[in-house]
Amino acid sequence: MDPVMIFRALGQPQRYALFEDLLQARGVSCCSGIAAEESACCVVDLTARHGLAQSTISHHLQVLAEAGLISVERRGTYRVYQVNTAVWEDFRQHLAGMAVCEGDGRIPMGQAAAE
Amino acid sequence: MDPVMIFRALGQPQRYALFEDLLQARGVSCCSGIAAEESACCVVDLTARHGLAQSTISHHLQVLAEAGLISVERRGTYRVYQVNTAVWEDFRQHLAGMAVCEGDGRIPMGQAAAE
DNA sequence: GTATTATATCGATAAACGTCGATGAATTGG
DNA sequence: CCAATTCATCGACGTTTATCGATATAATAC
Repeated sequence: MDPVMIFRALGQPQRYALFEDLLQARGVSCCSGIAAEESACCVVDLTARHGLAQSTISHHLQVLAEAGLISVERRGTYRVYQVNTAVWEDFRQHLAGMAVCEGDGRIPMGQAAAE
Repeated sequence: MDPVMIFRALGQPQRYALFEDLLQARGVSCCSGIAAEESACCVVDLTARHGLAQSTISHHLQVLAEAGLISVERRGTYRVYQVNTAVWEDFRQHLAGMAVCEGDGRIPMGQAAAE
């Protein structure tokens, strides 16, 4: 899990939109191999919804996949893309640990000016 | 607070390092105008610690500032950079709301295969 | 005032990126 | 085996980016 790669992958409007789409993609796929309960898409879905060439969609998906954010799976002629929830969770956990160190002008917790 | 701009700003190794540095910069500044309890840096600090030209540091700081992640303040000849904790908090809060929609193959909470 | 220091801004350059159309590979259906 | 479909990959193009050195601006110190 490389945080910088994840930041980079989502730091591009179209890729961010693709990722958001995959998060909310329950029951919207045209692909017969994807169940209605799944939040997943094939490339045809994403190409139809985002105004980009199919090759561009594929490229962005690859960047998201290289960052570990999504996974791919073959089903017949389709390829099913899904958010990799484990990595996404790890990433958010990592961010939770990124905070301003104590002592930045405020009183550290639990020792209010006692000294 | 534009999430994509924040992702983009942190999706570059040197900028990510600068931001991390600013988070952990308590008591490390060479700048006399920065108190030891502050987590803040002037450009001289950052230029000394990261192997980049001063102009490059300034440029990266501007990108971080445009994303809202850091704020600048003049103190004498120095310029004091600090993490904007409100924006950073907002951003992490925003991410907390980005989750896979329910129904992605798992049983929704609290109705385990009943029905 | 001049000199010094800190930092922003400018101009240039090489590398990376986003996008497309065209082509190729893999699967399914006749 | 042939046709159709899905999708990745390739090659090209223009744009953006990361970086630097040089210069400009602004505050302080003398």
